[in-house]
Amino acid sequence: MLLRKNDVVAGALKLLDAEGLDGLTMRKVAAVLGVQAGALYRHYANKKALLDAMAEKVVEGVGTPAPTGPWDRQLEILAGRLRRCLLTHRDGARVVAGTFVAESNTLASGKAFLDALGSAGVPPERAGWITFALKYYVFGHTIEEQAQVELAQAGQWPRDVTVEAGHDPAVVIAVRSVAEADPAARFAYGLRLFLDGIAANIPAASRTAPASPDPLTDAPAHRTR
Amino acid sequence: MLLRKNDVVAGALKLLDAEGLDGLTMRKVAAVLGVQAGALYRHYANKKALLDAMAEKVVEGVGTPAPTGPWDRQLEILAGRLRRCLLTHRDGARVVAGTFVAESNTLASGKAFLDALGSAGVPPERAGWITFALKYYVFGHTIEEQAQVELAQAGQWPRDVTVEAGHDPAVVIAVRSVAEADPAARFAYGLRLFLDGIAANIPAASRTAPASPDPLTDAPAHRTR
DNA sequence: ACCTGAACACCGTTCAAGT
DNA sequence: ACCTGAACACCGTTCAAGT
Repeated sequence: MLLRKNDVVAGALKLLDAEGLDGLTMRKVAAVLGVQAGALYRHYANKKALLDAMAEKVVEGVGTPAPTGPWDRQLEILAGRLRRCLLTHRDGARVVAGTFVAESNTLASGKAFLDALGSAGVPPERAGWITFALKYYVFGHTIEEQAQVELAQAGQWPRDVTVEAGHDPAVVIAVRSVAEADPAARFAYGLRLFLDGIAANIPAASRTAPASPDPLTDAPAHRTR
Repeated sequence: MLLRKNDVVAGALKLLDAEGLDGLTMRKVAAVLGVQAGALYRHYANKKALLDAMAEKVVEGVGTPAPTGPWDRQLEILAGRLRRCLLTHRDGARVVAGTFVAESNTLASGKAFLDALGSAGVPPERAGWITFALKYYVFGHTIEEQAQVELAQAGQWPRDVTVEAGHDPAVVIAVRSVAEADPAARFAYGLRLFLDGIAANIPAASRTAPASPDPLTDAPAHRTR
């Protein structure tokens, strides 16, 4: 039976869930598909291209349907969707973070973030910066969230931070607060800080009334709430 | 001449600068040191342990000397130092982000972030969350900053986003604004958003007067300086 | 104690040859 | 057009044997 690109990506994601990113080899992907390793190169030029296709598949559904509500609520929804999509597959965050795809799902996701910021009155140049900054946070958080799962499965988590931290109380408490927290709550908390920071740099007018000079471009920032 | 651990790390970092993380192999590290690959395992149990030691070396000097000034200025200094250290070696950000070290330089860096937040009245549990969130941003930004350098050297940057973005104007402008910006300015901008978000959740009192109820926790805030 | 030399069990990728 | 079978040039890691 002939292989299609979709079959290859599906088989690769199945293997990813079973063995993790470090166990994802072209030979094993081929084995999952009942084929020799060389055959994969008829469909993807190399492993990197296959990983790009996997990443594009993983972020399906981040950008659509378009979120509604206030701009910050929209960003919460989008960031939350991105995290959930990354969590759907083992090492999903590492897979997507390691690629720079410009395919439809990835672009739709990016556009949704930009639109939300646009609705807040942020000009496209600054919206680009902010969108990337937001994604750094989402990826960083989710990569670490999944790393803890991997370490826990290997019996290496939680680590004895009390000893490792050199008995410095503040460091011990801080590391423990991260290790023991509900990941969703911690994710929401950090995201909220970021959104508050954006809000502090948006003229209040942009949410309720016509525009005023915009601190995001030139002038000094002023608090809006 | 006998090898010491420091020699191995120094040779590995030299090779990292020459070939990048993907070209960093135990065999090549050994070659740099004029030794056979197996000899390295007398000093580090495996490649991961060597990478941990490299990461620990890279972040030397982030936490010390202790930064001074207002809490947010301290965090700017620390985040800036971390970025500069990561930029010192090719793929430095990827190397450090891929490790979870609990050695002295790494701990000192973490403690400096926690102290800065503590001086703003943030309790250690929340300071831990915030410190991790800040580091996600710094690593995400710097990994991408270095990725652009790598792509540029390979002649694959800047990519033709105009075509790739499917001609959506907002996406094109946003991606271009990121690609063409001064990385240091973009870094400072996103960091400032984050710091403003923290400030928005700290009682104003914590910076000028005695405590008032603290939205960061259930309990009242405590001034620490 | 530290290193060599050689091996083991893998990788990603290529490519003539088959169907 | 798609796949096999075999090869090439590598990996990380181990370990008896040397010094």
